[in-house]
Amino acid sequence: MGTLIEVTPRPRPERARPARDGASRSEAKELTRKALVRGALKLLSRNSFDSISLREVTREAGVSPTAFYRHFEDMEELGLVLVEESFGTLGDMLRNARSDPELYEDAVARSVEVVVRHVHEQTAHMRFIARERYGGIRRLRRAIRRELQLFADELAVDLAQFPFVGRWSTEDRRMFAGLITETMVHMAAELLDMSEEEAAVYAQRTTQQLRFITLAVPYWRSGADPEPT
Amino acid sequence: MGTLIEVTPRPRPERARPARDGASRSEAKELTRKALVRGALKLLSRNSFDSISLREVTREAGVSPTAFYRHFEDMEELGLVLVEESFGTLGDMLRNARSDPELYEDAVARSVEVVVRHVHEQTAHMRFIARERYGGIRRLRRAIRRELQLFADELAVDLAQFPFVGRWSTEDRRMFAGLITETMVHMAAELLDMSEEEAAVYAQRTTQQLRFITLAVPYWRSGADPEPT
DNA sequence: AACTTCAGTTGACATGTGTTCACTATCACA
DNA sequence: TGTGATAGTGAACACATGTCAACTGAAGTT
Repeated sequence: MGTLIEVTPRPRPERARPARDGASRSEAKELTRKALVRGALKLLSRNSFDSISLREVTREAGVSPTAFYRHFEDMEELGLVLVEESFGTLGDMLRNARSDPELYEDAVARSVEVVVRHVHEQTAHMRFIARERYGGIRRLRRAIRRELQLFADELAVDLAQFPFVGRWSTEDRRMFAGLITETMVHMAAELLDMSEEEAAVYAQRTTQQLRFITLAVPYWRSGADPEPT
Repeated sequence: MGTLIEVTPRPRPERARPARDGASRSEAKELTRKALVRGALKLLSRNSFDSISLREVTREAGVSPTAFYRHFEDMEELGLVLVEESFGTLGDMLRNARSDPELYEDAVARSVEVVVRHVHEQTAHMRFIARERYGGIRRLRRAIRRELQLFADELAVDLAQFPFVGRWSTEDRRMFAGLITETMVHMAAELLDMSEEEAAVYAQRTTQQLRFITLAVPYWRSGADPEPT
């Protein structure tokens, strides 16, 4: 037990570098990229995007701060990736819903159910979108608005197959689709802070609201017609 | 001009302390308190609440960082004051709107007009609410939700005076009022990022959506009735 | 086997943060 | 007139941040 104990051996530094055994270079890179994105997402369930730091994200991902720059220019770039990813899973969900066997005769109840389930399964993504939709970063807001617009427009097209709506103008269909989309998005956002039971009640209420809206369909006459006669 | 030039005279330190001439102690205090709130509000038009710092706020208010603690325990406390203030001006606006001579025969167009004007006049407050409604601070979210709930409930009561609605259950009226409130709030939030012309178009669209909704009123039969017969 | 590429590292920097502390000058009251 | 309360100050703290520069070592290429 004298001087100079174990200078050279050094048991093992064992870098924080995650296990990348048997992974090619680019696969390994993709792995830590994913870790960064997932780390950010985790932090985002407690804080809003412009209050989380680059260093926090890298810490969460188990990687040194400077490694971040190998994957993203900016935190903003990471944010845009998250928007894309969030709407990706949402899109998948909707596509599945459409190809599902129609378990309910009621399209409204079915759609609400799909959104509710999605909020349960992709809570972090949905929270991110709800937060940043009107959040502090311009480009994120724009990106989110754009994606929601796409959904609404797609819905507007689909609505044409319903009675009466088929004969409406495109503009009227968009107006209608916008109303439905917003009601859904609003429900999703509200669900995020609710307990299981509260959520069930709220979903029920939203279903009623949507049913209510549909009652108006047969009676709508476009106001876009400028003729006052 | 040798050594020791003007040691004692010292033209004037002239502290950053704002002009408080002829103001009583408590009036002066109230003044800097207001400066802090206004400073925060200004910063909040660019960033979300949990990304602005105490020091930024005091800098904006022209006051030293430590002065903050003479007025608020916390940044969170400041945030809650802002929520209160925001809904205060909104409430005033709505009350005025109700006592206004009815310039339009159409209640829907009138209401939309009122909200649009309010967004113009109180942009900062509205932006704050839109941001923090689903933002990173729990207590702010709760406070905002509570205030919106109050508005919706108040509206639910008022709606009883309309044909048909008077005979609905309270629950149905709330469902209806919630739909209207959310459509309005959503419009307000969207207007914030728009140009003058875009805003006009969007307001027009929202008016149509609300008109659409009202078409359903005569045909609504409550689903709250659990009897399937 | 030697060479290049590059995802990751450490260390350092200038700057910003919330909060504590001891202080000062004025208002308000005795 | 003197005395206490208090809204404000500045300096200092321990720590966190984004980013730069120089490096290391394994994977891929020749």
